[in-house]
This record gives sequence, structure tokens and C-alpha cells, in this order.
Amino acid sequence: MTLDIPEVVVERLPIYARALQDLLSHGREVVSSQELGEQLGITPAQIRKDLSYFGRFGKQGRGYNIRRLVEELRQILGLERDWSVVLVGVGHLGKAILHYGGFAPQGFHIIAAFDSDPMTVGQEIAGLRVQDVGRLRETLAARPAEIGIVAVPATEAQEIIDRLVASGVQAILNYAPIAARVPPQVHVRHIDPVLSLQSMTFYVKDAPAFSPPK
Amino acid sequence: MTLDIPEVVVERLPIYARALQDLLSHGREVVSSQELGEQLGITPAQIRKDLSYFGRFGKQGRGYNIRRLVEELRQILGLERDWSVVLVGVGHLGKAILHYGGFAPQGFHIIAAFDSDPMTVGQEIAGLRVQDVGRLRETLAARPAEIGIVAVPATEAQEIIDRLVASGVQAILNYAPIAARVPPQVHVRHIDPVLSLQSMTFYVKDAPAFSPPK
DNA sequence: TTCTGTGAACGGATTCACAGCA
DNA sequence: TGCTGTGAATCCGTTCACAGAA
Repeated sequence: MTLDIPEVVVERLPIYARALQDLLSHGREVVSSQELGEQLGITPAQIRKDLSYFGRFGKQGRGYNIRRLVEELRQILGLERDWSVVLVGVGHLGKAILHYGGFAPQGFHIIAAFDSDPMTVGQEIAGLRVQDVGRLRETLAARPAEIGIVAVPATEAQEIIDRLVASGVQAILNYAPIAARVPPQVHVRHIDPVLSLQSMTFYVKDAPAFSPPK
Repeated sequence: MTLDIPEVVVERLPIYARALQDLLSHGREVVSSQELGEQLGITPAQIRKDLSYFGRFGKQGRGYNIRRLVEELRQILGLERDWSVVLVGVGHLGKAILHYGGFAPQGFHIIAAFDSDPMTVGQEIAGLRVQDVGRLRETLAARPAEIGIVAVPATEAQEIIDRLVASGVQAILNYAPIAARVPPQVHVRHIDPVLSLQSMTFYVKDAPAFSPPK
């Protein structure tokens, strides 16, 4: 069942879940695919089709019960449980990741952080003691984690990813600017702001910056 | 011409450009779509088709001249020129962005940074004086920027994006966890690590963390 | 022979359009 | 009447397969 659901669909589910939680926190109880779509810039048909892969959550003529649907989606996505995350690379970016308050409330707990720089190892950051990256495997053997975040320089990234995979990590969030190679059972998402910028400049390059009329 | 090129294709071009520059820096002069594809995990046919939208850059039987192709791609993407970028939001994330050394070498220059917190305004970070976000419009009127980076909390993000757009920004890199609404001529890319994690957990949720055999 | 460039075939995702239920 | 759920139709991106150039 899991296997024949398009990946794009799975990637939209968390977007729906978040928007629905938002509506819920505003006291809303029911929403139509129409309204949700307007809020997200997604067509209503798309939303209904996506949801139909997983069940029949709506009521004809009414719409979707928001609380119910959020719970279903969180269940489907595995967001009801907690996840253990390890971070490799504690430079500026790694530090920002450790300080970022958005992971824990969603159940993603960074349980260990590693770096190779002796000046960084031993530091306590956001309540976590940075360990030497050489201890990655043994630390993960004692306390497994499902997810790894890679925030090391490009030159070291593939090596670190290989070691995370060898240590049992099943999903990797890669901030390094490389096309990571992993075995098929491991999942990877890339975060690369430079690539994002470089693909946007294609569209704006002919229009020089301007000051709009006041 | 610009308009009928699939966006996915445009998004792959910077990936090619980077890989090619890498090869170039290793002294390579020619590469086939086959080899490039292996390096990137992209099929050779895909690469050839992508490039064919823009011209005929290869030599049959030989492959692509790397230097030539990099230059073509950089030209197409507008990477030969410099771009002015403003950052809004100088929390942990914003600071990391200011310190990040990956933008400037690619021609993306952060020329101004804004925040709303009086404790942050006036600070000098990575050589840049943080300004009050209330001065966004006038600063951009005096010194336009094509690109805005949004690193403010979700609650403020849409408002900031509206003001960036009103100030002439044409492309936005949005780190805030919202579905930003912008006019059609403005381009947006999202960076949202939580969404990335949440779409991966779908695939790994049934397999608990384990320690692989040593 | 090798590898590009590209129409044609294919497959997958989106949108349509409507039957059916509340 | 309003809105879901869903097959069918459409659209779009990827892959195939091969003609043709070096």
C-alpha cells in the first residue's frame, strides 16, 4: 500500500497537516477542499485526490472534520511518535540547527551532535555536548537514531553520510551542496539555498532591480 | 522561449553547473552525459534532453566540453552577474545565513539585514549593521535588491513578504513555515526542514531504529 | 565506433466532470 | 444544494530508441 503512493503526494501531506492544525488552533472545525486549497495555493481536486489514496475522510456536502483529518494525517505520516535525530557538523549552520526551536515540538529530538574540530568538540550548545565525530558509530550503537542531519562541508559530506548509513540511520537531511549517494532503502532530502537561488535567477535575470513608485 | 521550459528542467541546471565546475577544478575537459549522470544520479537521456532546450552543446562521439558548457549554463541562469540580496530576520537562523560563506562566491551579496527586535537592531554581524525592519522600504528604494531572504517567525512572514514584494524584490527565499502568497511575477522557493523530515517519516515509520551488526 | 540530439512512446501526475451522499 | 470521491481525460515530464555527426 505504501509503495504505490506517489512521492509528491506524500510530500504534500505535511503541508495539509500543518494548515489544518493552524485552522484548528483558530477554532475552526470543518473545512472544504476548496477553502484549504485557496489557503495553500493547491487545487481542491488535487487535495481530494491526494487524500483519497489513504481513505475517505470527508463528508459530502460538508467538507472535512479538521480534528479528525489532522489526526489521520499525523498517523499516516508517523508524526504521533517521537524521532531521534543526530546532527553532524556544528559550525554556524549546525549551531543554528541546534538552537532552532521548530524540531522538538514536532517530535524530532536531536539526541547527539558531532564535529571534527577539537575547538568545537566538548562545547555545550543548546544543552547538548558536542562529541568527536570519530565516536559517531559507537554512540549510535548505544543509542540508535532514525534520522541524521548533515551540516558539514561538501568535501566531507559523502563520507559522513556513508557512516550515518552504516550506523543505521534511515533518513538523512542533507545541508551539504552535494548529490548524496545512498542505498535505496535510505531516504534523503536536500536543503540547498544556493541551488534555490540559482534556479530563480533564471526567471528574473532580464529584469534589473528597480525601485517601485512610492 | 523562457516560458515553455519546464521548471523542473531549470531547477536541474544549477546542479549540472556545479558538477561541471567540480569536474573542471579536477582538470577534466570533456564529459559525457553518461558519466555526468552517474555522478548525479540522473539518467543520461534526461541530461541530454534538458540541455537540448537551450542549444546543442555537445559533440557526437565525444561528449561535452566542460568549460564551454559551464559557461553556457551560467549565462543561461544569469550566474555571471552579481545579485543583491536582503535578509529579513536576524535570529539564530538569520545570523547563520549572514555568516554562511556560500552565497558571495556565487555572486549573491547580502547588502542589508533587518530585524524588529531592538536588541538586535544596530548590531554588526558579519560586517553588516542590522537595521530596523521599519526601514525596509526606504532602504530598498535607495539601494534596490532583486532577492529577499525571509527568516522571520511564521506569524510575521506573509507580512514581510508583502513588503519585500512592494519594495521591488523579484525572488524570495522563504525559510518561514508558511505557504507564501505572492503575485505571479514574483518567484519563491521554500526551505522547510520540518516538512522535509515529516515527508521522510512516512517511509521509515514502520522500521524502528536499530543498531546494525558491527 | 561513440555519444549527441530528438521525435515518439510511455508513464505518471493533475485536472476534469460527474455520480452519489448528506 | 454542496461538497466529496473517483474514474476518465488530459497534460506534462521522462525514457526510449535511433539517425546522424565526429
